[in-house]
Amino acid sequence: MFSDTVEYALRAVIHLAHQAPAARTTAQIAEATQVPKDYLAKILQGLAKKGIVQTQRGVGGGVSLVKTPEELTILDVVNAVDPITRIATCPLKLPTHGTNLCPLHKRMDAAMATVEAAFRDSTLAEVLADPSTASVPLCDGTDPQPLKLRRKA
Amino acid sequence: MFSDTVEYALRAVIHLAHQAPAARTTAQIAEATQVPKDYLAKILQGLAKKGIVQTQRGVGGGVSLVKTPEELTILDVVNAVDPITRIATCPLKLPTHGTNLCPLHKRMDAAMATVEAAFRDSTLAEVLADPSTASVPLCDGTDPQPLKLRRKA
DNA sequence: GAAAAACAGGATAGATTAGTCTTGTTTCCA
DNA sequence: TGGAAACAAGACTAATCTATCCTGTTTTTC
Repeated sequence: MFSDTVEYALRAVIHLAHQAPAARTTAQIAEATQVPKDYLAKILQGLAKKGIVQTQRGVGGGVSLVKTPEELTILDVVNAVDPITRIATCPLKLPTHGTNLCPLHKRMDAAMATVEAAFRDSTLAEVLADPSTASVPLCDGTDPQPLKLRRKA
Repeated sequence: MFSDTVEYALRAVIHLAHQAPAARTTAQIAEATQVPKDYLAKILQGLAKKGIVQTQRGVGGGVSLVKTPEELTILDVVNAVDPITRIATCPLKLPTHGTNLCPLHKRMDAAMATVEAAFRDSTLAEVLADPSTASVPLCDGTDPQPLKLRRKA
């Protein structure tokens, strides 16, 4: 239901939040989060354009969060890479409906609203502080592994 | 967040539920739901393979629901065309996590769970009986209009 | 049994997503 | 100032999704 890009972006920012306010290189993030390095670079560029992260070139540079983990929500990240677009008007543009949603689209929109709300209520800090099970969201890892490998293999 | 295919499939079965237990031709459904006819045909084939609808060739034939609108949920339809796959194990396969989800994936899975639950609780009959706003989910229409037209146009 | 209605299925094409690779540019530091 | 570290950006490929078209097959009806 969520794109690979969303999954990757969330892993990256969670990792950055865990290190905040220090910067990490794209290669470091890629290894820790097991995301293909070159693809992650593109995603991080997108996050930079949206003001979620900032980058610093050169030796000792890297990527870091613009805001603190307390100020940044999962929804901010999701909307930066693959926005949750609510159903505002009838997709069939039926004149008799106007801006009212039919019962079907009302339910679909309501479902998206619950996701939106859940994501808006989760700050990165809160995710990191979650006391359940493994306390650290993403820990060690071996090498980057594309999600696609799951499918036809 | 939901694919075009899911949207189209839901429109089609809602339309069929509204006509139930009568059959409608693919062309009739396509026009009523404003879904591209040939693409809808493929989606309906998929729904037939999953046992959601049944088809009848020849004059007077068409597509109809296998179950009654009371027995069929939105989730049944969604899962037939584009399944909501819950996160069962850590996508990073971290050995230290085992089958436990990290806080991030727990939240993502929880979001999907709410959608799953909402869709499981909505039968087609219930959607049709919704007293709010326009009572009929999908009514008249002009001609099929691909969702894609919204984007670059 | 022929014609028409209707679905079945394959081929194809365009758009988007996912992923890789190469080159360029900025920045730090010795 | 030169080299290495690191991001920036574009080209390119593969897979998937969306969509269209064409031919075949089944079924009903006259």
